[in-house]
Amino acid sequence: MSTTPTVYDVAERSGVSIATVSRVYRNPDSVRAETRERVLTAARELGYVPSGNARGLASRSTGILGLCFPDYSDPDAEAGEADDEDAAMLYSDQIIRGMERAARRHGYALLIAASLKGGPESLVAKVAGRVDGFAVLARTVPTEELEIISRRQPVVMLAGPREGTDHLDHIEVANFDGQSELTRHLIEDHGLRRLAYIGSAEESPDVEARFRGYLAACRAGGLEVADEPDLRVRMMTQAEGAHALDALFARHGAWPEALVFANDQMAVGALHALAERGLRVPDDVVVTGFDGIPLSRLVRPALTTVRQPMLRMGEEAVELLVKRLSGARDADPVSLVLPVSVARRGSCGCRDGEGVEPGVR
Amino acid sequence: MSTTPTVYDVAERSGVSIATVSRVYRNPDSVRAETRERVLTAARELGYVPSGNARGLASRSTGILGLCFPDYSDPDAEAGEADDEDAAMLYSDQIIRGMERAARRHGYALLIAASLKGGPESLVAKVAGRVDGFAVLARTVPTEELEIISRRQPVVMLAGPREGTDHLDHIEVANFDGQSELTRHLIEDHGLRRLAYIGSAEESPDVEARFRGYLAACRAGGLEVADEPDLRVRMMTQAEGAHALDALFARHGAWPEALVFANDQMAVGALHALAERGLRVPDDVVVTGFDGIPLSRLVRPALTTVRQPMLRMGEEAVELLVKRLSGARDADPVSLVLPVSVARRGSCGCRDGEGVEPGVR
DNA sequence: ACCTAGAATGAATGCGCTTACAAGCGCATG
DNA sequence: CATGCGCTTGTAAGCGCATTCATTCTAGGT
Repeated sequence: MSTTPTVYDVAERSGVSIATVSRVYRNPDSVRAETRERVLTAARELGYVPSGNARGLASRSTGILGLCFPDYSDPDAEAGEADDEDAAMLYSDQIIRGMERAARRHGYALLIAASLKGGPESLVAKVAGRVDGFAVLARTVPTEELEIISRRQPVVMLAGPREGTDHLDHIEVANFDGQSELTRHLIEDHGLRRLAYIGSAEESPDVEARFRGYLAACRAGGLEVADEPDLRVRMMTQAEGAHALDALFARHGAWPEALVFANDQMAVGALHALAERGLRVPDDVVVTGFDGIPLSRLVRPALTTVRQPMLRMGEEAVELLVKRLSGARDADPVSLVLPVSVARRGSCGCRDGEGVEPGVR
Repeated sequence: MSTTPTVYDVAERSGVSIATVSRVYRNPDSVRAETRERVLTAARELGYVPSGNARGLASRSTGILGLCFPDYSDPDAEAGEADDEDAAMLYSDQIIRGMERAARRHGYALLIAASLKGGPESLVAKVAGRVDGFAVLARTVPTEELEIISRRQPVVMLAGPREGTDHLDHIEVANFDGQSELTRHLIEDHGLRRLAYIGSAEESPDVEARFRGYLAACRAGGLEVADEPDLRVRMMTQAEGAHALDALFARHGAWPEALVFANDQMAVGALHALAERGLRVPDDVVVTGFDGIPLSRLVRPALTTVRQPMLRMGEEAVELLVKRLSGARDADPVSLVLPVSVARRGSCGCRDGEGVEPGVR
């Protein structure tokens, strides 16, 4: 419709200069009460809304924190429009929640952007140019690029350990410990000997660390294992998890006693596929995941997995960013390691339910 | 560290004018390939990242869609830091998911901001000034204010019917139909006669519509009911739901056969509280909710409720915004009504589980 | 009444980019 | 050889606000 009103319009209408209008919003106390009211009234009448862009440009800050993540979504799920009801949260959703919560506390808004087919450049550039600082999930964008950006604004990398000399802040979880503890549980407590690990070690440093944890536990338990996963995958999605079964079977011609997946999504996909084949979990084969997404508790049997404090990761990311933004700009890079915990549930043969559900059981 | 590079720096380094640098990013084809490479190289060497603010200011668009919502979070939940594992999605989380998904498809990023104690003005102003268009959950901000803003940018209101003459786009769900169908189910299929409705009709138009649906079904079933809810609440949180039990009991001195809550959060809170009192659901009392948040299926017994297509609401919101942004700016206001479905689960006495869970049961 | 320290306001500038508009260029046309 | 056209690139004028500095106003102080 009509052109959107600006400070100039408000200034004219209230008979002051644009500087005063600006002050009314930025620093109300520096303007005489009477003048202030006059300005606010004019603004209201005009329907004035300050331009965030102009403000940001002039003041060099936006009051926004960002989050970039890769496209985790399951292609299948995308296809089926009816999955509304089944909408379980993914990894990234939890982090969004955590960041949003913490950002709100600090008066920041949150800008979230997931990469699509479009080159990663465009993604980060888009976000980086619009926020005061941001977090990135591993593998969303090359580290070098982040290095460059982090020279001018805080960047924290989620779920990756520091690689050699990078100057980024990192937040990761105890991948090694978690996976090795879970594996130990399978071996010692359930007496399983023939395990198979499914996941790609190159996928991310996290998955790499998990696999090393698995290896360590296997060896500690006296099992002989190869130096690399029994199966590598590309995507770590449900579809891939289901597909993994075929691949495994084709290769070995028999089922191992336990399928140790590098994340929950794949494990859930496998659960599906096993049910279709008429195989019982955990009786015929044990399945475990990693992450502790809510869906892991919804499936039957509930998935034994390693819970990451995903919400907290998001919160810590924001805390870190805020800290950098308020002073500690070039303090040494931080590398946080958050603890994980093994959730022993039905899919490994432990009793189901953990007492956290409300209501009578 | 050093001052962040700008177009000027890139232009100088690559021996072109700033206009050309700009073109390289905005309209690559209009620049000779050789020149383009030169510019991109210089940009890379300098670590140049275009300023979203400046771009937005100059081009009057941001490539960002926004979402504003009120503070839905449960105070209790906030307090207990250990609820990570229990992190169930709330209403707003689902909408975020939907919007993010759709926004990504259209090449937009999503800015999310929840109101805090800070006046609502600041909230909407902050968002409105930074996005091309945005969605608002009901009751986040007064409608008049939105009216004003919607004169210059698309605004869609989620979960509220159009009020008289407002010019906003609306997306709502079939609140009336859903609640009345659920109520009918309790009366006809389960033979219940003494029901109680808990929820505030002023809370929002949605809740108002739900209550009317409840009334209609009660009357159709030959029950006599008062013209207003048996209990009004302020917050619709879990705490409030638990508290509602006391209030109800204090007032009537006895339990009704069924507690019909206006949303899931309260119903879950009630489930907790009933368990603490040693009352069995559904044997001693039936409980129902509304929304169909994932948590509703996690509790024991699973909650009978009315499922809203929350994910889809978010998606539709984005579609509407995008449509407005690409042409149909002053088409007539749209008012979408999305269908709901009743989920009959354990808390009303129907068998639990609905066949949607993967894996063997 | 006169002077002065503050407080309140205005004028002017720049933030980094987009985008008409114009200018320069090589080349086919008449 | 003058003309005109398409393709590239440069020039310059903002976009709407924050902020510095200068200016005016106000309230004490003497």
